[in-house]
Amino acid sequence: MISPMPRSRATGRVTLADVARDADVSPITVSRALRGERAVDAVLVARVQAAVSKLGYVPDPAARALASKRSSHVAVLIPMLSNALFVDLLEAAQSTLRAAGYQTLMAVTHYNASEEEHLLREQLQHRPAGLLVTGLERSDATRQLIAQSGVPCVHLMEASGSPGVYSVGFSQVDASAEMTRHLLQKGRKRVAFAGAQLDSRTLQRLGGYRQEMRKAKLADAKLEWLNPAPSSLALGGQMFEQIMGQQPAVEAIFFGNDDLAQGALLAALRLKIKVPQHVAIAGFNDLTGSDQMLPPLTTVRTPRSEIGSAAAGMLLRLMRGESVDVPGIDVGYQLVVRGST
Amino acid sequence: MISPMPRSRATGRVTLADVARDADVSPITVSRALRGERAVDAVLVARVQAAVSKLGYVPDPAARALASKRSSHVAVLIPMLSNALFVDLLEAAQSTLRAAGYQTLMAVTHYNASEEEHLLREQLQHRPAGLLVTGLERSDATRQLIAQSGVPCVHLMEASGSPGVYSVGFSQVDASAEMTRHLLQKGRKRVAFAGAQLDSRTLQRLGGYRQEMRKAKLADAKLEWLNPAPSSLALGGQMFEQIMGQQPAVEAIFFGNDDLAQGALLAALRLKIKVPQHVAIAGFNDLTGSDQMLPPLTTVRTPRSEIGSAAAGMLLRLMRGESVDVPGIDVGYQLVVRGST
DNA sequence: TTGTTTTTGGACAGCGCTATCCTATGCGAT
DNA sequence: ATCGCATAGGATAGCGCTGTCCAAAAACAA
Repeated sequence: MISPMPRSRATGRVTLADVARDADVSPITVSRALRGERAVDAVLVARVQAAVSKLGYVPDPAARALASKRSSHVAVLIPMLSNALFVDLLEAAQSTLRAAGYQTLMAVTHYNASEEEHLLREQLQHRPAGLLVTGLERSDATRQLIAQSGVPCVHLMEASGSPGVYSVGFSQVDASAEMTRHLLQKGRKRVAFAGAQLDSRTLQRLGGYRQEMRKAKLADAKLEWLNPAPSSLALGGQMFEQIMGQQPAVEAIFFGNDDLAQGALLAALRLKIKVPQHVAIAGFNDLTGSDQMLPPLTTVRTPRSEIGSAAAGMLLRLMRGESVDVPGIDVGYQLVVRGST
Repeated sequence: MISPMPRSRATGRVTLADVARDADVSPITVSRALRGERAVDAVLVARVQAAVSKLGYVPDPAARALASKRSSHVAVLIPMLSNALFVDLLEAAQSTLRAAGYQTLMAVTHYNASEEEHLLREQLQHRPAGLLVTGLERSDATRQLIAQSGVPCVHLMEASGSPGVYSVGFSQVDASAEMTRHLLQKGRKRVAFAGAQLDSRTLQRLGGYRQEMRKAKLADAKLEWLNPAPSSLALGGQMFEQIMGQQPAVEAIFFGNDDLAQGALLAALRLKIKVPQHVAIAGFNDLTGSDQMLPPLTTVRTPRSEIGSAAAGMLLRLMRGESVDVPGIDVGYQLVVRGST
């Protein structure tokens, strides 16, 4: 019995050659027709496409990568999965990339510059077609690795000024400044800032806060509370207790991330400290649950999903070699005022 | 000028052949020495390893995949990233796999059987070396795809009984039954169960609850509250209000996931319903923040990270063709009694 | 007509690795 | 010695695709 469909001998997998035979063209023509590389006669393209769907042909990514020295992988470097922020980013980017036929290779840097460099080196050995990294701050070695690799790269979460640097995000400084102004406008004078993790974004938020406090002539180093430990509900509670213990006159606390602020709100309930009457509390990022708190948390909504998909979209253009007119997309942010202030 | 290190002409990449030349053996010997395939003389292995580190050789995964018809990728299918449970699973599995030289390809099924099938089909085209899937329940088509592909597969989060099915998890039914017994032992008679998402694990938890309620002769269909919407803090609050409105005599509510229970605790604060005095509340999974709630949430701690790494470890053995003596690992669970009951 | 440029199909030669077969050597059993 | 039989190195031939060059045809200009 003769097989009704031509198959490559060994594997049973349908190959380019099978399609070529069926469409009565050369393999290279099939390759070109499928990739849209160079011009191929419309009639031949149609024949090829018919053969492809008839045989159920699927290109082999490994063969493709070997021959072209470019894989269909995109490496995504994010600092941490325990922060919902990055999970949202990852999911949005991943779904956009997948729709375009790219596979996402996720790597977690744990906010560690040398781990980032190591992971990047590892990922680059797989010849990724593109790179998505979080933030703009990284070691010189890492920066150089990216540049030398020639792999298109888009930076997430921050709006870049530098030319030649592609980024999608918003101004952490502006957002933080706006929140600080909001607290000041509510008549609070002793406004504290509490940040954890102390990554570059948290420090920028601190910068925005400082800027407004100085403008209002209310700046005071004793109002800045910084803790390098990872951001978490428990830490937020701890920091809140500490601040209220050492600075009982504080009128508002601006937390650098919502999980800290949520922890603070729970601690306030525990300590029977009235929010916002006694002290106003604000967060950043509008994470899940912030609207459910008691009182609901005032925060800055940051469009993570939008950033993820926009960055993936920009990367797709870069990977295709298309030009990107605006290298830095600013997606903005939104002050969300709720009961806690 | 002559390059001090032999390199393959075109790419500048150090290849197997370069290593072979340097170590004065044939390429195939290098390949075997590096993979530990077949026996290679210890002296040659040493020479090869010296050459590898001298030249900084890194195998090309694409070439490897093409020649061997097996990639270094592991596909991980999880239902949703918005549930911290799966993020923990993913991170643990990913770090174990990465350490062994495998890349993780994550795919999100959104609890949708046909999406799962589609994603799996897509992933299998990349010839993954292994497969990690969540739960045991899936469509026949998906099950068949897995079986036919011949790709080793480990199931996460549930302890399997079936032979030939590899899994790492625990008994959802037992854990749920134990929590129900705990609530009954606290003297509560009208114990409600509230579940969302209604995936297979939630339904098993419902099963465990029912079993104990029947044993105690307290079963009552009106005490079961099921909502197919995704689990979230907001939904938990809603369900709590609904239950308290329609069943004011309820003495305890066992929520199928911690985020629901957390939302319920917040709603109770809002409604000034005393927990646990008026109604006891329990959750499942011991997610972040459950210990921070007011009162702290009684829940079942499920060892997600342990499941992720154990499953990855088992998969590694399967991918290497080693035997796995115990196909189903039960990592257990732990009842965590806190203030809410 | 001739010459020049553009367009489009195909032949060919790998990309860097491994599966498969083959050969040489060493060892114990007959 | 002679025959296996196990052990270990190597030659060869691809895996399935694409980059590069070449040639034929078509389009255009002089």
